[in-house]
Amino acid sequence: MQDDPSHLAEQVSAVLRDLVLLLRRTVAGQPVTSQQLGVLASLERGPRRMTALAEEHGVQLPTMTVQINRLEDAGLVARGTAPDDARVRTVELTTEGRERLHAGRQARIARLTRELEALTDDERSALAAALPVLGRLGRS
Amino acid sequence: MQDDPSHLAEQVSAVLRDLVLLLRRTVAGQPVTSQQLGVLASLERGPRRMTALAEEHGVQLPTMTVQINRLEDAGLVARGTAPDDARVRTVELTTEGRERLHAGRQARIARLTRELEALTDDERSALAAALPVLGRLGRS
DNA sequence: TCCGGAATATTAGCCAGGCTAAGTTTGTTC
DNA sequence: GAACAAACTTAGCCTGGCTAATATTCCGGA
Repeated sequence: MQDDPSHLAEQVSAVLRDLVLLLRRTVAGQPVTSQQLGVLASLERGPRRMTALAEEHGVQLPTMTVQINRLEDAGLVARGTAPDDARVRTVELTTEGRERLHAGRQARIARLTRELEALTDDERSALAAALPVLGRLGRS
Repeated sequence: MQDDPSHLAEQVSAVLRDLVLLLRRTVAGQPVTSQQLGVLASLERGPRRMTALAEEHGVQLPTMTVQINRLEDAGLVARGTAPDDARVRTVELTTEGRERLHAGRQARIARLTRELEALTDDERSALAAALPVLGRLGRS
């Protein structure tokens, strides 16, 4: 019954606000911000060009440029060039970048794990069932 | 099975990133930002003092002060004083603030509704079942 | 009574992370 | 080879966080 789209939308809207708080808590005080962590994660599977990174993160190119500038200054990524097209810049993880990625991911997971342990089994099941849907909703 | 806390945490972590995209899309190009909408929503049930607002939104007091400054400049809220304690400032919705709140909420819901309509009934059910859990997770 | 500490709020100054507009360099096409 | 397109960067602006440094006001005790 109460899962018709518009009614559901109100609830999603409310919950979205709460999740922002969760995200803030999860990220607060870490050396790598969640956006940076996201970019590093994208690079884990190999080098990317700027345009690809920007698209992947739903962000304009200049925004990604600045982001990468910071990561490069911090020594976590390195810029390169594409052999066939001198206009494109590639970005790849440095060794330190890879380490930071893993550490950051670890910290984040640990934090979330602690919060999830406070839930009941049923609640966790409900959550697990809904995650794929939420993912699709976010990416669509 | 796969709903033990730490495994679940990884998935929540990934989905959280996707939801940021959803949030950006939902909010993009609207006259009132989601934070502002949130503050206006808090005020819907009546006047609040600054401290209460800040706590309610998980934010430091100065952050809320700036937020309220902007809303006041825009004519959406009005500051007042508490009769019994001259230190506290109260904040309440103006008529225009109330209108903007409703309009903003409307637009937001409409946007989300459209996205939710693309899901199957089962997916919506799973989502509906998980929402309370997500809410608790966010607020805990 | 009045003085010092606590509570409430604001201002100032910093940073991350979005955006658009404008500029540079390289590639492509006619 | 000139003009257009594509990829990226730079510059400048905004929101929205934060901490530290002020007011102000309240309250409790000497």
